[in-house]
Amino acid sequence: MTVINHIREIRKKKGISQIKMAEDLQVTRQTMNAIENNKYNPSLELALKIITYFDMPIDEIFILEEDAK
Amino acid sequence: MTVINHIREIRKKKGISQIKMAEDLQVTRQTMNAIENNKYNPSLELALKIITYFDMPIDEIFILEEDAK
DNA sequence: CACGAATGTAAAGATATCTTTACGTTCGTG
DNA sequence: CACGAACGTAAAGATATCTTTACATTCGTG
Repeated sequence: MTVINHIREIRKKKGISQIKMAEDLQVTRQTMNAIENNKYNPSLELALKIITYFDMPIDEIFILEEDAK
Repeated sequence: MTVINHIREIRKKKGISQIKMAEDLQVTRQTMNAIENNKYNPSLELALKIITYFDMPIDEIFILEEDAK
């Protein structure tokens, strides 16, 4: 099981930079960048901040997928 | 900002033991116990498994709260 | 070209999440 | 009482998340 996310698409659609989003969420730009590029998943706390920030249902942003075999 | 959860209440209402829930979710009993007792928050992946397991919306299980001052 | 803005990335270090092993308590029930 | 089932907890170790600092690339635009 792995989690994929659609943060980059949503962020771009809203015309927000990684920098601004990171500042708004009080994390570093590197953290947002790493999450968008699937270096790792956000913590639950950060994930909740992100869905609040985007004001979207969690399943439109984070998706739990079966691992490819 | 901290995350609180209602896992224990929901689990008990459904009549499931920590042991069974841990097995079903493929984590250790200690992990479920620690999360219920707020030793730490689950990872996003485990949180998504939990909402799927309970088949409930995330905001009825995990709540992002302001820190008490 | 020069520049600023946005993004990618890397490495070291701090802290959080999770496992493994182990021991203790409580409670129901034979 | 003896036993099993459920739960609490602790400590050591592995791995994941996040910060700080730093450098590099890409792209638009004066």
